[in-house]
Amino acid sequence: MSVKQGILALLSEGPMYGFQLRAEFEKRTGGTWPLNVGQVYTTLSRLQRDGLVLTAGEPDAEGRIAYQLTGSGAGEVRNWWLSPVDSGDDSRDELAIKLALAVSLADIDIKDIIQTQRATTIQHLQDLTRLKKQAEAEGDLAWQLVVDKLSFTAEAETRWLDHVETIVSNAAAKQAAGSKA
Amino acid sequence: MSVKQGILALLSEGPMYGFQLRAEFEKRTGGTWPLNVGQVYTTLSRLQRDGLVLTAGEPDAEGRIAYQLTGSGAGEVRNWWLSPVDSGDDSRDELAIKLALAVSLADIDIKDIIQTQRATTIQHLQDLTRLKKQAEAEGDLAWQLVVDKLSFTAEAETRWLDHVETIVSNAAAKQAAGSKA
DNA sequence: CGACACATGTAACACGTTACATGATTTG
DNA sequence: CAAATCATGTAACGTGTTACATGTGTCG
Repeated sequence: MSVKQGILALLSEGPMYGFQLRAEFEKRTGGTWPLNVGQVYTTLSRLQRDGLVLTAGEPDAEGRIAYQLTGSGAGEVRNWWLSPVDSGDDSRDELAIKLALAVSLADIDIKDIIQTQRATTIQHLQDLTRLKKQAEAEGDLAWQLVVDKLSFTAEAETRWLDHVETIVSNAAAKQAAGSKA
Repeated sequence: MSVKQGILALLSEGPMYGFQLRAEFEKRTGGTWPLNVGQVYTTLSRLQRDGLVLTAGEPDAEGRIAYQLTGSGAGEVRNWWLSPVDSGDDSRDELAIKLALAVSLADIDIKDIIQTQRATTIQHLQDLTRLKKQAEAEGDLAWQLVVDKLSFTAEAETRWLDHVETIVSNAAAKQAAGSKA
């Protein structure tokens, strides 16, 4: 969804061609998520099929083909800006599912999983901290925002992992007490 | 990815048939993400195609068809438990992209977007708090973990939104001062 | 010349997801 | 009997993603 919407949003500034769209998308989102050029073209052709964009005239002297929004395309963009992103009903959270399943399976060592996961997440967090400094030094606002979002999320993830560890320990203790009684 | 892995994980406890897999998946992940039965079958057939599962004998008297893990299937499961989920290089974060693009576009009112988004996220957070109580009351550990994860994430999101608001204001102020000087 | 960046595009695949078709069994 | 639940499955679509083919222009 984000690539599609991103391309539409960029085109709302004026016609652009494929390579340009990739460059702008990457630059304006801090380059955190590299975008395969091929995907720009697949996405553009799907958008054209759906009547959201169309080619803006003939290819120029260098063979570039500019695309522009149609009326419905512009509507889509307007709508995207107006409506909130519902991160919640988004896709399934793999880590949550993994640990939820883990607690339901007998032969799985949850503490191990949590430990491994925490190490990865903390490593990730440190990498992000480094990137954040770089983004600030370069004054790249977009990049900074993206990195901060990822940091906040990673932080929340580590806190959740600690939380899960506590809860699971308590549950185990309670169960032990129960079986004793 | 999570549905696929989830089904494999469930099958590591023993053979199961489609309906059962759906029921177990939903129960053990707190029922937060309803799973269309059709998807279980599509996923199973893809897993069978890839040699990760196979049918365990003939359909029983009620017409149920049990599936079980193959060797590679079991390997996949083992691997899933051993390797951490890399939430970071996961999919693109739509909200981050949206706001990163928003700051780069002239005719977009970022404060408006943030306000709308915050309202939605906070609403979401309140719904989760209600669910959390319910999960605790019912003693459903899995559900509780999932809800907590979503809460932590939503909380981080609101904090990030505040953060973005501050940063953007500062950047705007700095720019104004710059143009004055 | 040869390497590299620019530029467009297609084919193919993965995963998620839903709508639909089909039939058996249970239950009000 | 009619409706609901259990149960299996297929067809089709949406988005993301990559690998590949192809050609132009530039620069050391």
